[in-house]
Amino acid sequence: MVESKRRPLSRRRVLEAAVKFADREGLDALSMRKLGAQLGVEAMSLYNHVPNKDALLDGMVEVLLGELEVPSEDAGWEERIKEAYRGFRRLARRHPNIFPLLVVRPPDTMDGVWLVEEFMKTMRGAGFDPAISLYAFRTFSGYAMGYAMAEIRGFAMEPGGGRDGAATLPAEQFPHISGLGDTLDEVDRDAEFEFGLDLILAGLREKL
Amino acid sequence: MVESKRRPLSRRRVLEAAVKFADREGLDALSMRKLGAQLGVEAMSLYNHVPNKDALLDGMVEVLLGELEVPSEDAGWEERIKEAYRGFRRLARRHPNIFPLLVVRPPDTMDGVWLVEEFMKTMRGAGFDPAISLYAFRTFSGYAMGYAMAEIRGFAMEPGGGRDGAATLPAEQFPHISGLGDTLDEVDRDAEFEFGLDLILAGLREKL
DNA sequence: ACCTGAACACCGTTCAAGT
DNA sequence: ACCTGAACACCGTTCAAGT
Repeated sequence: MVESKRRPLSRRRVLEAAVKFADREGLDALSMRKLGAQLGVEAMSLYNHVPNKDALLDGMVEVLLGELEVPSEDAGWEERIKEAYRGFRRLARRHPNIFPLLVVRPPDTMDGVWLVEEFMKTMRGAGFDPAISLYAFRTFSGYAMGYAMAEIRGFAMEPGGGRDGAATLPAEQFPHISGLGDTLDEVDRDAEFEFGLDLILAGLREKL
Repeated sequence: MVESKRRPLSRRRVLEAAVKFADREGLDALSMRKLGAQLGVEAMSLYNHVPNKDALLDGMVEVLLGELEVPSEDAGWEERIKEAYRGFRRLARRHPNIFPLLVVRPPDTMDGVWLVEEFMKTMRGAGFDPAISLYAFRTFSGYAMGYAMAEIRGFAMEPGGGRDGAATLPAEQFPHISGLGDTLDEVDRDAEFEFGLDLILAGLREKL
């Protein structure tokens, strides 16, 4: 369990260890003391590389954002946008324990700006004006972030998000939910996510 | 500061005090000990009404969900849907400190089910089939949740979400962001949120 | 039935001291 | 320059004891 190679500590190594730890044990379990132990060092040593725990969490967000891929240049604007947000969702699925940090504490570095620039370039290239491009960016980002969180944690207001599935709901009281039948258990998450992207894209196309 | 009227404690009173406390002081500041003090009682007394802190947080989510309004029956399906999600966003703005709980720990009670039933009824009434209605529900919910969170905390990947605004970005490196100019500082949040809703609705209309 | 005091096992963080 | 040990002010939670 304890990091064997005693390479010297560094901010980078601390952050990566923290990500690995939280991936494995969850965010609640992550403490300065345990992270120190993980690295074969006392908790207090971490403060040489990171000012405090808040900064550690910010650093972890930074690491996650660094994993995001920029979609390839040679694809239509719709496909580029989709690819970018598919990558965002993949990130959430790769780091389900940590991804919520990204929602709750947006990056305080400029790391994410490249992605905005890429999005804007794509939108402008497709012929949208700046204001619509910005709105569209935030619509897509809101959707992708909300969907990814819901997928990780279970939709708020989702039947079955609670302890019981929709199957146990009294049909007289909730006729339209009961009417869903098996649809609810057989949802293809990939298709569902694409459905949302396509809906927004369809709306956007009308604005061209 | 300390609750003056010494009405007997109850689960409800504990939860409401917790919501009030977190609204005022933030979620991080909320501890069983301080909440007890707030109610003029030792921390340990709270355990008579709530099994542990996790359950307390779940209860707070419950309280928030209880504040959601069901949109009026007499309105077109599009307007009803919009009204429902406007209410969701209002909730976020009313409880910015607590709303993130709703994202991170979806309700484990059935409280939210009514909203799903209402949504499904509206969609079915408009002529959509069950599967599309469900997808649409999750698209809207994802969008509204993501947008509301972003609005509260600042968009991840948002220029200006960091310490500096887009104004300070080198124009050569980020031409398309810089090209936004003042647009970025003059965003009308209401209009922006409506834009997203309308985009999704437009896409949905095509499926009818 | 509800509240309390003392206690336990944890936290994050500071600081003087070591190398 | 980096790491440590001891200490401080907090946590959540348990439990035996009080009323």
